[in-house]
Amino acid sequence: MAFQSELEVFRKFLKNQGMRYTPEREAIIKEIFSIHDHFDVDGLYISMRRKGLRVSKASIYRLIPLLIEANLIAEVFFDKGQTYYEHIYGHEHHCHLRCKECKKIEEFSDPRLKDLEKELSERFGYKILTHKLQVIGICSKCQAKEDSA
Amino acid sequence: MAFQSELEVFRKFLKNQGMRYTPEREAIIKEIFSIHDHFDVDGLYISMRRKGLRVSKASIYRLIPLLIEANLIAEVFFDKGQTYYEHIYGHEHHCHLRCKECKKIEEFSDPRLKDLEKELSERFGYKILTHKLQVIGICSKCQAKEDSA
DNA sequence: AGGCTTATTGATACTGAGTTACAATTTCTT
DNA sequence: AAGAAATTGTAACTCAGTATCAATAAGCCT
Ligand SMILES: [Zn+2]
Ligand SMILES: [Zn+2]
Ligand SMILES: [Zn+2]
Ligand SMILES: [Zn+2]
Repeated sequence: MAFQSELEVFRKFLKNQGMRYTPEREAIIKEIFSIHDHFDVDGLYISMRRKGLRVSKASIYRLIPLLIEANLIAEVFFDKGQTYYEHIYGHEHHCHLRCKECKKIEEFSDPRLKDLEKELSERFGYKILTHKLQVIGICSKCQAKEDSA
Repeated sequence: MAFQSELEVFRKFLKNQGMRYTPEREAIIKEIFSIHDHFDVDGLYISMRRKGLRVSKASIYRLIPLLIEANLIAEVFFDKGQTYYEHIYGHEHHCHLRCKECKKIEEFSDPRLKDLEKELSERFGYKILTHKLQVIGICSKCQAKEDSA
């Protein structure tokens, strides 16, 4: 099966659900898939406005659950009232190492988590869908700052 | 060193910080440590009211960051606008397997996560503080429901 | 024990993310 | 081209969490 673009995948998803493909949805998806980083609704809205793309925040809020349902994006973490997302379509699954002080993020993946998923599935009888591992620490720069303080 | 109760630990923490030990704080902590499960602010508040313990929600909200700072409790997850916490003082660190449908939670721990922490520490130069692993799946009961649907 | 300083409390007002209601508009099917 | 139904933007709303502030109380010092 040939690789399908995010837009194609989403069009099919919408059709399946009896939902409609609109210019607003297209604009938001294009914007999301042009940002190759973690993003939040407010940042997305602001960057769209700056480009003259006028969609309401309500439409963004309404679209996000659909993109999650369609496995195009996923929630990565929630910090201080902000929910952050990232693309997952076409990306290897990965986890996040975050600096508690400066909020810097490192991404990593580890095959042991797949093994663990398998074991949990057998042990508890769950069908495993995904996992989210956040490791929290202090980066080298922030450690240096702390030591000199 | 002998085992110290949560209250003792917290009294020392407060003293260290030049803060005061009040009946309200004591009541909240006792309530929290009598609940051996994940809890949220609203549930805590309601169960205290039912027992005739009158403290304001503001005091609960103000206390929680202190208990986290003192390593007595930790945030476990955030779901649909609710933040859930659990005791960590005197408990082994563990992670959570959650059913997406019915929200049931299984706890588990795995020594491989400690190894992973160590490797990440070396690879990225971080001082690792903790990790939070959430595995999301569908429990056997909910799988059965889905199949028959 | 009494007095003083300063932290804490509860009430209330506020903030900000996310949701909802609804009339106007647009998509999609036939 | 017409009509049913979904989607849009606006504005009102919800609700967790925070900030303000006057009244109160903890802890320290004598
Ligand atoms: Zn840092
Ligand atoms: Zn990421
Ligand atoms: Zn279930
Ligand atoms: Zn737990």
